[in-house]
Order: sequence, then structure tokens, then C-alpha cells
Amino acid sequence: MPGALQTREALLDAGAALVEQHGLGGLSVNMVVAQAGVAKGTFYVHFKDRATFVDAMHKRFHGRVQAAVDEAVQGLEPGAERIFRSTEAYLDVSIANRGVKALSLEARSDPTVQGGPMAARRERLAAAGVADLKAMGWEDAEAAAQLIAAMTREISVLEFDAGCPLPASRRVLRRFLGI
Amino acid sequence: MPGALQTREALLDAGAALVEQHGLGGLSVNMVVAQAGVAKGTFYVHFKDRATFVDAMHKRFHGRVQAAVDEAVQGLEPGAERIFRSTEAYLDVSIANRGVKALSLEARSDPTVQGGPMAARRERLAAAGVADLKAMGWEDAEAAAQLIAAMTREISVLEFDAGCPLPASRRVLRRFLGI
DNA sequence: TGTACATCAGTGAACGCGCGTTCACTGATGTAC
DNA sequence: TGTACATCAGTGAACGCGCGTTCACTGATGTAC
Repeated sequence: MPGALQTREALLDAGAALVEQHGLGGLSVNMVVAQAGVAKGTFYVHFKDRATFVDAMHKRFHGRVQAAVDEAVQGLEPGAERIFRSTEAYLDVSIANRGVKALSLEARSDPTVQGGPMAARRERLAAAGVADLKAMGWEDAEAAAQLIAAMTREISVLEFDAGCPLPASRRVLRRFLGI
Repeated sequence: MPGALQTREALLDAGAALVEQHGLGGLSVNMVVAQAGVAKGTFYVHFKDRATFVDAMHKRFHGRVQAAVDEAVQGLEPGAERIFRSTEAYLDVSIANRGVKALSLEARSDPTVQGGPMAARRERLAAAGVADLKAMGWEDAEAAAQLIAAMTREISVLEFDAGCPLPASRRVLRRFLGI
């Protein structure tokens, strides 16, 4: 007999597992409750509607990433080493989280969940890199931070598909950063 | 009274316009025929089913990109300049094509259309870059080509959203390539 | 200790809706004689 | 030139289905007296 919070987590876990196979667009409330082993009505005890649920999945995933990144760069000065540590923390968390592909890529162009909060989470993550790039003497630091974020997402998807870290991809990222 | 081929193109145009607003998962046959101004049955005169239609959209988009890239690099030796010209050709075609975001990003994780043919088109495009990177003395040329493709896709999405080329992003890409 | 009531996560049948797909049919155009 | 037939893009009503959401209800747990 799980408590309320455990049921909520079970639904989010079910969603993460399913989104990986069916994509964000193919994720249905029916599937989620079946996977989680609860009744359909239970879903609406915990989430207002489908869009809220997708947002909650994205929020949970990004919360984990953000926490890992914050911890990894704690006390480091802005610069090349700090931005690379950020990307490594992102990758290490992502590889352990199901649904990465859908949540980091597909979430961007799915308008069933309104882009606002999800876009804000992505931006917050990329914004930290701007300070590092400026400290490294980059012009166009904003544009560079966006491209580094894009590469990092790409590697996370490749690593998740591979099931393990891909050192060659990480080396390339390092070399792009000039380290 | 349009001929058969024009109706087919009209359906693909309608799909490209709609996918941009609603994402690939939110694209329905109903919407496409309404936008194109034809009866529902007409859709199935031209396409076996929805998945075939999505594949045809992807094929058309990638065909245009591939043709532009092939023309842009014609006669050039493998190397830094050639790979940068490729990415520029990709970007210049993408900015003029609706639905870029969905077709270049979302198509990747949508399993309603089986990944096979679409993934093959992406790989063919990225594969050309490997020779350039090897000529430039890169180790991990395959991994680097994937990341360059990811950055190029990112820029194409940003440019499409902006509605015009973004020189800062293109400069960053150039600098990453060491040119 | 026993009884009455409040709370709240969980249930599942029922709803209306839009989906993808089918199919018998239409009507314009081209070809044969 | 006129008639008969073939072709084929286009039509739209109809289908069964799974979707997201609602809601009256259950039943376990906690609290008050």
C-alpha cells in the first residue's frame, strides 16, 4: 500500500519508461496508468491533466540535472574547466535517466505542453555557460553556449542509446572547448 | 484543376506548414486535407498511410538539403572549408523550408514512422563530414561529425525561429571548426 | 474502549471526440473503332 | 464526327478505436468525544 507520493513517483517513472519507446506524442494516459498498475482515475488525483504530467516529468528530469551540475561546479571559477565539468555532470545524470531523448529533444517542439516552463528550464541551464565562455575570451558567448548545450544533448542521446559513456564524443567536446 | 502531382505536392506543403505549429505527433490526416483543401479520401490516393506521408515529407526536405550541399561542395577537396560550406548550404536551405524543426529534431524520436529510412538519410548527410575531419587531422572523426551535425541542426532551428540567418551562431560554428 | 465523522488516495464505468483508414462512387479525360 | 469503354484522381460518408477527462463512489486511516 504505497503512500500518495510514491504513487505520484510511480506514475512519473512509468511515463519516463514509456516516453522512451513511444515518444512524447505517443505517450497516453492509458499507457501510463497501465504501466504504473493503477486505475485511470488515479492519474487525475495526482495531475490536473496530461500537459501537467509531461511538465512534471520534464521538471523532475531537469531538477536532477541541475542538482548534479550545481554540485559538480561548486566553488569553481568561471572558465573552460567549469563548463566542461557542467557538461560531464549533465551527461552522467542523463545516462541513468529514462526518457532522456524525448525529454531533452522532443519536448522542444511538442506544443501540447506549452513551451513556457520547459523552455525556461533549458535556458537556465545554458545561461550558466555564458559566464564561462566570456571568461575564456569568447565573443558570441550566448551563441556558443547554445551550441555547446546542443552538443551536450546530442551526446546524452547517443550515450543513452549506447547504454554507456562514449569517451570519443566527450573528447571531441573537450577539444571544441579548446581544453 | 491541378494534376495528380500538384495535389501530392500540395499535401506535402500542407503537412510542412502544419507540422511547424503542431509538431509531428500533433499532425493529423484531417488537418492536412483541410489545409490542402481536398477530401479525406484524396490523401489515400497519394499516400498508403500516415507514416508513408511523414516519410515523404522527410524525404523531400532531405532531398533539397542534399542537393544544395552537393552543389555547394562540388569540386572541393576534403577539408575545413568543404565541411563549413556543407553546413552553410544546409542552413540556407533549411531557413526557407517550413517544418524544419519537426523534421530535423522530432522525426528522430517519433516511432510512428519507423526510424529506418529517415535515420539513413541523416547518416548519409553526416557521413560526408567524416572525410573532411580526417583530412583535417581529427581523431574521433565520426564522433566529431555527429556533433557538428547536431550543432548545424540547432542553428537551423534557431534561424528558422528568428526568420533570418544568425551570423553569430555561424561564426561560432566556424571557430569550433578551427577556421 | 467504542462510536461517529472527516479526510483523501484510489477506483472504473461512462462521456464525447477526433483519429486513421476504407470503399463504393463520381466525373473528367483519353483511346478505339 | 459520334459512340462505347477504360482510366484514374478525387470524393465524402461510414467504420471501429483509443484518446483525455469526469464523477459518483469505495474503503482505509486518523481524529473527536
